[in-house]
Amino acid sequence: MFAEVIVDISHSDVDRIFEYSFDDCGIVPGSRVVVPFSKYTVEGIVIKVKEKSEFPPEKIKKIIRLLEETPALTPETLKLSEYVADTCFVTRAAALRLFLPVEMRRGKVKERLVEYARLADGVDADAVAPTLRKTAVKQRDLLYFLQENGQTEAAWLNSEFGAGAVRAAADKGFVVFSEEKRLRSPYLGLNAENKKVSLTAAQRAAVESIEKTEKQTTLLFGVTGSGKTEVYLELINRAIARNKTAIMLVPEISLTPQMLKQLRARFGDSAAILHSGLSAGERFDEWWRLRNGEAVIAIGARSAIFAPLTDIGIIIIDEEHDGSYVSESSPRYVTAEIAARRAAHYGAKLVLGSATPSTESYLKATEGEYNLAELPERINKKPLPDVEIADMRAEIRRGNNSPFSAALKNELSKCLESGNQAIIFLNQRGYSKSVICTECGHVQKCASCDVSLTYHKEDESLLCHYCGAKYKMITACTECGSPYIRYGGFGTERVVLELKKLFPSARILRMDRDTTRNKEGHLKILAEFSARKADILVGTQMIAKGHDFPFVTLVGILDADMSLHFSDYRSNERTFQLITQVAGRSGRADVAGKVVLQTYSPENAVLRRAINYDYKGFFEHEISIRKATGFPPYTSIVRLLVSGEDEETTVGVTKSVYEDMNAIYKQNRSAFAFFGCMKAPLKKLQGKFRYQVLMRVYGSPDIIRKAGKTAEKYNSGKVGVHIEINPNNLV
DNA sequence: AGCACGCCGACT
DNA sequence: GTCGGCGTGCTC
Repeated sequence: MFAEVIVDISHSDVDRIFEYSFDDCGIVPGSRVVVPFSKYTVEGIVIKVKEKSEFPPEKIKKIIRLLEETPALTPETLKLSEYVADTCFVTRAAALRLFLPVEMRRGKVKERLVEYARLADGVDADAVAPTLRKTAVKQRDLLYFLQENGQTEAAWLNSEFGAGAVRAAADKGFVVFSEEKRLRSPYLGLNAENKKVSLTAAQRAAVESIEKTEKQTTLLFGVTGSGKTEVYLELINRAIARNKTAIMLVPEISLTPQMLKQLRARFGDSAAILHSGLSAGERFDEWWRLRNGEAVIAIGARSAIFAPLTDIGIIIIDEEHDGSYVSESSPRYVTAEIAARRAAHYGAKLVLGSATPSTESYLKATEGEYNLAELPERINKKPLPDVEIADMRAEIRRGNNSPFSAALKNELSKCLESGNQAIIFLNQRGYSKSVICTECGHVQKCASCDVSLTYHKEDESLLCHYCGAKYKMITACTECGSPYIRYGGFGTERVVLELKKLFPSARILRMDRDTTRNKEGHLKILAEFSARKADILVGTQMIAKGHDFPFVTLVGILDADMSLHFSDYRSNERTFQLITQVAGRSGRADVAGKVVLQTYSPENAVLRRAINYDYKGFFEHEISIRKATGFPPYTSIVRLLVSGEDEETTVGVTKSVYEDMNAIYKQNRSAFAFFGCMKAPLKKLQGKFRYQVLMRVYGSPDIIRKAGKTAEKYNSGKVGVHIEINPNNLV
């Protein structure tokens, strides 16, 4: 027999099928195998098995061995990997890797062994106990415990009776140990009680709508606090009742345990979690629990869409508009597209849930491609918080140079006085966004990127937020030597300090990438704030999403318009989403919420609609602009990014790329809304110069494919050429 | 990816 | 004279 194998080497030179012979009948498509390759051995995945080979027989080598009895991939995921490779412009090997836990490759993870203790054979606690010293109470208890309960986990005994007692009993030969393998399962302790929730009429209607529609995909459009989660849980419940499996995606790692808690409460061990925050062993074991059917619900961030499930009944993408669903690094897959393909294969339903759907999704819903289900009201008909706009231009005219408007200060003191909590949001970590010399105007910049450095007061450093480079904070201008330095812009660190000045007795927590760096940083801060151990939470993006703080009655948005002025077609959409999400944190319990939104453009139409929660009005306006100007979803943005350390050769390669694409453009001008070649907005990043050929094309997969080929043609070690389709941000 | 083959500069 | 720089090619 012969097998077509993709070797686990992601390189365009070997991005093709290699044929091997074998006689092990356990080898099927999807099996992982070890094969000889050139002068060494590599792992590979069998994609096809056949009787005959066209390849010269004398050159064919034999498969060395089969790695696991259970094929790692199923026919469905095998086919999907081909689709990923084609549409994401990556090698088949790179596409296949998405479907495997990284720990699985090269046999990195071992099974976990757990140590158990029991009474040694023939030991009777009643007989032995009197021989112990009178003071050895712990040992006596231990012996009786083991007699009663039999074999017990040693770690637990150590904590219960003390490691010394366990050791002593073992030394005397009364207790013996044995090891057994056991799967690691994260958060198993997180068993919240299973509250019996009854759905509201609106939630029931949404569930029915999703199940009854003949359309595969439903957009679940529900305002913040409308109880989308209960709808998801009910849908999953119904799917597993039909013996189907489910995938539930959430945008951020920090949100996963929260959702998992609810899923565990409802579905116990049949839910498995997949995300990057788990240890290697945990991830490996959770993956296998799904693969062998022990767990039937996969929950996690975007990569969980590749969960090794079969017979999928429902796929849910919560907060579908969230940017984290489009992968930033290669392979740049679009999660919803993968989900749609998997759902189609199994005839499953796909649910996209959001309070602020992406314009792409809402357009599809209005055009009838998606079914639309709505949850228009918050649970218990709680009103949405009242939003007040603070005009920061007027504040400056009044001589207020602090980051807080008079209105926000006023609301903050009212909030603190009444013993409630407040959230302050701004999208800039650190102390100040830039450091500027007041004498010569010189701005401190990163040596390898074309960006200003952010001052972090905590460790007196200057950080590049693009490449992560760290410099010592300066005491004098590096250009002119002047000691007079001005800080440009406010970051979370500075806001906390300013708040402490204003409200010396307030307890303040800060949540941003700097304070959440260690493993469970998010959870710790969120738990502290939830437990009312702090009065004010200052944070970036990451505080905006889905957290439920019942005692928050005030939300301050410091730089509402910052994201409006990015040179990105999605900046309006992002701003609207962000404001709605952050505002949604306010007033969720029995107290009405309040939001103060600070801006330099109070008349801005996007902000106006956001404060009135007018999603539909925003959508109508936005989509008409997109249509008129030829932006997504009416076109696809295709960028060929050329980057290299040597500027001259980078420009040279850019020219070649441009000329190749220009030939295509000239042939078919009407397919393009835009075609051009320029420096990238961030013209230097991590020591590499960046140029780009930028296009907006009307639904022409052919042109996109040719662009992909062009990227591959000119991509080399010296100068990288990479294709991006609708990139998240065009830096 | 990794390793061999191959064609030009500075050394025991 | 050789040792070794890394450009180019190959892997069922």
